[in-house]
Amino acid sequence: MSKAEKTRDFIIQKAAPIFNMKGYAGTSMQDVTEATGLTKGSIYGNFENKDEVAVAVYNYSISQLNQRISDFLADKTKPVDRLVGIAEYYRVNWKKIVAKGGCPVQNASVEADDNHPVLKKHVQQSIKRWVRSISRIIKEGQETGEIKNSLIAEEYAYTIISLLEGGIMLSKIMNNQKVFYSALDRIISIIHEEMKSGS
Amino acid sequence: MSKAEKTRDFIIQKAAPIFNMKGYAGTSMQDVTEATGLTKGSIYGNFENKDEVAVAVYNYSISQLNQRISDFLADKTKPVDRLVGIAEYYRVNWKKIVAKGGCPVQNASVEADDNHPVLKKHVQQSIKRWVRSISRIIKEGQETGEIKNSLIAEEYAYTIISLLEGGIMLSKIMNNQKVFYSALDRIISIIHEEMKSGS
DNA sequence: AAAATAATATACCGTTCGGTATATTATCAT
DNA sequence: ATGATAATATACCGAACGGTATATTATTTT
Repeated sequence: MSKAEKTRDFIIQKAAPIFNMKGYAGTSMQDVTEATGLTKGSIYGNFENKDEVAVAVYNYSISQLNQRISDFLADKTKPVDRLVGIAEYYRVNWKKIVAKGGCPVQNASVEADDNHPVLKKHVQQSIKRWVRSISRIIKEGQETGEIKNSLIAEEYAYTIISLLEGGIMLSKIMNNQKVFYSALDRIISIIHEEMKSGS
Repeated sequence: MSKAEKTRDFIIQKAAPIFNMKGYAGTSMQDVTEATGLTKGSIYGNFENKDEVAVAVYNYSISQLNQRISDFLADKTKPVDRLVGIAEYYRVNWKKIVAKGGCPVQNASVEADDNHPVLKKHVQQSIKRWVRSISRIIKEGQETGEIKNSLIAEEYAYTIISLLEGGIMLSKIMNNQKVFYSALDRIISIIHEEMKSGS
């Protein structure tokens, strides 16, 4: 790992929470220099422009999130437990998520949608992967007979994410943990009362 | 209505879709002058600063949305029909909502949360009013016996809004109407299969 | 250790930002 | 119609913006 690669990673790590809190348009390159203690020359020696920083930061934030969830689910093998585990991850980490500016998918999604086609593509890809990973768990459960065969995996994946994201948005702006927990309870009840075989 | 008041309203109307699409930080005062055909002198003669424009624009967007939903529900009297009607309003207007940059509550919420305390206050108020109006319909249904007495009105109001907002976010970024309709179907099934008395 | 190269700092560019003082024009009361 | 006043246009401010050319410093290769 060369010096520049290390610096690049360092910049991404320091810039990530800033972009997530202040948004793309709201974050200046000076914000990045101040957060890293580096100079513009150094930043622009490692990134072409602000866009490239934003995209790198987004992908980093997503990979971090994936890693954390993956770790949280590591000891859970049964599909239903893994699905419930996703909700539980968010329950345990609500405070941290709020403190870091909320869900990066949501933040980037809302801002990039009409404004930043490049970032938008990355957001779309990350959501596709997210949907696929949840769908895979559901399909696995269907194969083992744990989950009803009749239901469409992708549809349920989207519903779970909708509840997560809507819940994060509302609970964050209202500073109300209960609202989020209620959304999580809804997800879990969908899993237990609707998805599980024989329910 | 004085000339200035008319101009002020005109500015708000022209600026509203811009702020909703590009966000607060992403919208410049020059954007506003270009959209209105007016000059900076005129804008700043009617508004103290950019913040005041943003807040006025947000409140205008919300009042517009409230009016439209209220009109849509005008012929519906029964609480259950009114609740379902909210979802149906969004179903009918999905395309328009997307074309206008999505839900102003969501856009302002995500951006203002960590950055603009003044706008944040207004977003919070508008959500409170939204929750209250849905809760009132639920409570009315509980009084008439149409809706189960056991359920907590406010909790269900938040769940409905979570599904709406999460669905808007996902369907907009993925350019996928089905995802949103699926969220709306979920809302309606909660009303019919879970909230309605005797279900 | 010295030379070559890679990485970072310095100092600056033109542009756009939010905002304002003032001149000009339109409106309104008399 | 005219004088007073309200509203809009013009022209500009300093600061912050994204970005860059170049000098300086680390690092690496020999």
